[in-house]
Amino acid sequence: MTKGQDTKERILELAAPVFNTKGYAGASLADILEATGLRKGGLYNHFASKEELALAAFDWSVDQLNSRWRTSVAGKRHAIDRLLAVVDMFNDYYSNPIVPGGCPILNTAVESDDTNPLLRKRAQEKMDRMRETVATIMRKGVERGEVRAVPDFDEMAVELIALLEGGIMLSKLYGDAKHLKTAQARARKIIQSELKI
Amino acid sequence: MTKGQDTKERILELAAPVFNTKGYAGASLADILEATGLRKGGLYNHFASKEELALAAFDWSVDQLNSRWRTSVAGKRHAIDRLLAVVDMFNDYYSNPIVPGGCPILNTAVESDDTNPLLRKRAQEKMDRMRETVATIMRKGVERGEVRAVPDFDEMAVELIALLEGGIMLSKLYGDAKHLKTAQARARKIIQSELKI
DNA sequence: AGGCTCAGACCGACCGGTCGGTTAAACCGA
DNA sequence: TCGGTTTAACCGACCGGTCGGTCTGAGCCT
Repeated sequence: MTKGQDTKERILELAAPVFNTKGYAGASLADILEATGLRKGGLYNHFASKEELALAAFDWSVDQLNSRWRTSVAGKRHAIDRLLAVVDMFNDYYSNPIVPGGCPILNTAVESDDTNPLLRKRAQEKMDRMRETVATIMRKGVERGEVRAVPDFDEMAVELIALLEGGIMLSKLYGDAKHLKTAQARARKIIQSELKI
Repeated sequence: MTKGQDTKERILELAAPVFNTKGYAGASLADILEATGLRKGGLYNHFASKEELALAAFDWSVDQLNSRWRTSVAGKRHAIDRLLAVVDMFNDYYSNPIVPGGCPILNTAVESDDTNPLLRKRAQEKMDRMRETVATIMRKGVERGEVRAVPDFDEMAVELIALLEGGIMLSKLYGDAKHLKTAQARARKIIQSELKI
């Protein structure tokens, strides 16, 4: 890794929390410069525009969550355990975040849906992947006889994700983990009562 | 109503959609002026600052939703019908909004939780009221023998709201009502199976 | 190993434009 | 004519972005 690549990585690591807490419109170049310690010229040597930086920072944030997600689920073999591990993962979005500011997909979705097509499309792609990952765990679980078949696994995944993302929103709004915990408990209940054999 | 009060009301009506779609940081004074047709002086005659205007516009948005909510629920006598009417109300946030841009409480909560204490507090208050309204319908339903008792009505309200707000977020992200409908179906299922006598 | 070279990394000054906000004068209906 | 309302001009600060130039360290030649 050259020094340039290293700096680029460092910029993303320091800029991602700024974008995730303040939003794309709310985060100014001055905020990014303060966080990274660079000057404008130094920053623009690595990224062509604020938007390009924001997109890269968003990708970086989601990558961080994905890798933590992957290691967390990796240990579990049974599909039900894997689903419950996903539910537990949502703790991290609030209590132990790699990227402060809550779920980057939620934040980016809410901010960009009426304003920034590029960010919105990126958020759609990440959400697609999240939904697909959850639905795939269920489908493979059915193949292995670990999960009961339901009419539509994609809809089931949407229900769980909507519930948990809503829980994150509420807990961030109040600064209290209890609402997220309530949502998680409901998610576990759905998994136990409708998917467990 | 004096001309001034009338203008103030008109400003709120025209500014609220701008704030709700672009967000507080994303909406500039120029955007507001374009929407209202006023010049800066005309606007600042009625509001002392952008923040004061944003707070008033947020209140206005929530008031609109509350009044529609009230009329929608008013016709129903049975607590279960009232809860189902609340679930149906969420259609309007996406398909038939008075205030374009989705749920103002969701939008404001997500944007302001790390940045704007005043807006955040306001969003908390509105969300408090929403939770309390839902929980009260349930509690009164129990008194009338229309609703089964559950361990915690506040938690039940949080679960339903998290689910539906998450559904709005997903439908707005994809520009497709189906995810909200999925969340609504799950909400109805919970009401029917756990609260209906 | 020592010296030279040069691409890549970074800085600091600067650009035009827009930000939120102020003010005095003009407008206008009661 | 009088008071509330609105306009037009203006403010300093900050916005995202550009650019010329300096610094530095890895690679190469001897």
